[in-house]
Amino acid sequence: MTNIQDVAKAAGVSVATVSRVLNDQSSVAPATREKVQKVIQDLGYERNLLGRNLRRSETKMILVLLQNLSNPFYSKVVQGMEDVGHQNGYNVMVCNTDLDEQREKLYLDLLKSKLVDGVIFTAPTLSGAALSEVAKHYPIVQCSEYKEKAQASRVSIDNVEAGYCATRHLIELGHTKIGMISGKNRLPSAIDREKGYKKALKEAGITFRSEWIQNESYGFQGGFRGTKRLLKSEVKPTAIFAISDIMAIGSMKALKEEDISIPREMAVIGFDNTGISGMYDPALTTIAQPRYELGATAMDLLLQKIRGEEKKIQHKILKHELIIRDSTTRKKLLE
Amino acid sequence: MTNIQDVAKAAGVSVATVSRVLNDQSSVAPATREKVQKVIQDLGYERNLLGRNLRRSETKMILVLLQNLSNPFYSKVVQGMEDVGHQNGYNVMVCNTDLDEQREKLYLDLLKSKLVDGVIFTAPTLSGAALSEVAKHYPIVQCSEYKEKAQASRVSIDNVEAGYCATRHLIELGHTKIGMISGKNRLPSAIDREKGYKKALKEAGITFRSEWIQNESYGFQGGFRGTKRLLKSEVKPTAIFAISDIMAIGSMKALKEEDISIPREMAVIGFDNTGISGMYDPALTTIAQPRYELGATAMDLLLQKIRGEEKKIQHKILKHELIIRDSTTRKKLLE
DNA sequence: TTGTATGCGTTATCAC
DNA sequence: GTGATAACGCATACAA
Repeated sequence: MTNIQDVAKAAGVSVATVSRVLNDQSSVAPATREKVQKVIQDLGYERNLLGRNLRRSETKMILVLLQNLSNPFYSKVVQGMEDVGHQNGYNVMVCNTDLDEQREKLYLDLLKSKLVDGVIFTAPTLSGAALSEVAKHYPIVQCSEYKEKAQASRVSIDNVEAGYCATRHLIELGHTKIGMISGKNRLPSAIDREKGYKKALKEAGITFRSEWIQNESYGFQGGFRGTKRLLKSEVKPTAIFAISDIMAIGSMKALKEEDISIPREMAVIGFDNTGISGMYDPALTTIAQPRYELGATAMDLLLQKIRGEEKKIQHKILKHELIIRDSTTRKKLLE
Repeated sequence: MTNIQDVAKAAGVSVATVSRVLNDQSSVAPATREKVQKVIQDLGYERNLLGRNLRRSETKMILVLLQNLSNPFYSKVVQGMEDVGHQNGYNVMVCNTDLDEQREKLYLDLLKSKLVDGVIFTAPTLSGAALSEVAKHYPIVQCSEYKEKAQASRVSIDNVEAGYCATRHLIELGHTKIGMISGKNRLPSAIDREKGYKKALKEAGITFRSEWIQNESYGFQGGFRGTKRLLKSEVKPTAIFAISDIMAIGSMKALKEEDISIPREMAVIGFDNTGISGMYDPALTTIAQPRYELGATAMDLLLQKIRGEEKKIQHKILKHELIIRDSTTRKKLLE
């Protein structure tokens, strides 16, 4: 493997000069620069970033921790992170944690051992205290999911408000018996959306029944199972609020299996406005999050932290939006 | 930041000894080991991997290049890669290329500059020649998608055979006018599946019509648009083969919009057996790929290459499987 | 504008 | 079993 020394020797200059050419510094005579560049070309030299990283003590790499690659919600979020990262000369790498604390810690070691310059958490399994401890020494940001008590910057929507908004939509359509399919892993977003759901019920004078909330695994199967159980409620709902689109679709699948008409006999609302929501039949009413902006903002906060521009903790709240489609109100019938 | 020297000083030993403790070498007296470990604990020392990586000239990191995070096909593939990687002490990082050659080259620089030990391509945009050149000097493997001419190991299914299998299924159901929604980015898998499709037609004595193949963007919208065009064919198909599940679902959405009954008036078959295929209504007939094994095998090949165990190029072909559901043949009616 | 020399933090090769 | 020391490849302060 040819290194900077070889180049220097071949070009008849010092390694310092080669380094200057490599880093595009101005203080190199045009003739020298050209000569060095030719040698680099001829030798097929590729600079070894391990050396540079050690010397500079930075890697220009950002690690994004996802609970799961297959969650379609995150693709656009990551895109936002990547765009902002790349604009600033950072590479973005994505790793799966599967909500496994052990794995999360393993990846966190990449930060502690200086292999990445910063980490964005999208679904922390570490405790708030543990996160705070990490945040004291290293640049981290929480995106979309977060630990309330973690002393670290974060960006998300207002999940209480969003849960309220979804439930309110159902209530305004005349529903008074409303089920909810939430997450059994108790992520903070799920808990907050439940709060919003209960708030809307209370405000409308509806007495909450615990059988109306089914905690399930994220994904199609969770929505499917939760709905089957909801259908066995003592007081059977006429509407279902699922905390993700794919859970909502699992829910609708279960309803179809029972020959329950959507939305006539059961209205369904999801969350995230992922690609499938407009494609299902019936098209799914859902709450949209500004996914790209969530990612872009998170990366922005992180880079500020890395550069040391911003010391204090920031909490950014972005706006959500209700997207009304056929699964709660059949437009064709109204027209 | 405390380093190995600080630890050595505080423990009253040499850096060599600390390093031995860190790397779990046997030739350290139990008492010394304990003493050093206590100091490490007390000082909260974290070993800086930049130094180690430079010294060892390896990073134990593998880069996986995806065309797109949101493609649900890859989540299980990556899981296979991660599992095998982790078992062997390697971290797996995933990056998006968006089929952008510039970005792919940028990420490839991570390999050339020794920041990662190997790369797995899942959708190469580089030419076969360029890939061959890279493969000469660095460990790379192609997974699922590949360039025919690249002199590099690869693992995939037999896409010609899979395309044949899908089409054959439709023919056996009595269809003679069969449309195909393929990819406009001309990935090799798409081209091969088209070959299989044409082979099946020919074998059945059906004359292929060019209007029957619609090249579209990957994704829901592509399937939707392609189907709308297929419906305007001079000789309108009674069955559609889409090269991905999400294209097939976009296709079914378009059919529903036109009030065309599935599968009675139009049968639809997809590809990949992703989660949504069983959840849609009607449930989608599709070709399943052994996704986890594809990933696991690819990582296995790559690690062999990195270790220098296996010099010659390997082409592994894994088995696909036809999953019959309601979108091609309504079981309820048959029973 | 260029060269010399030092150090980034670690591992590994010698000695002892 | 342990210590001294030389790399690994690069960037940079300082000198020229």
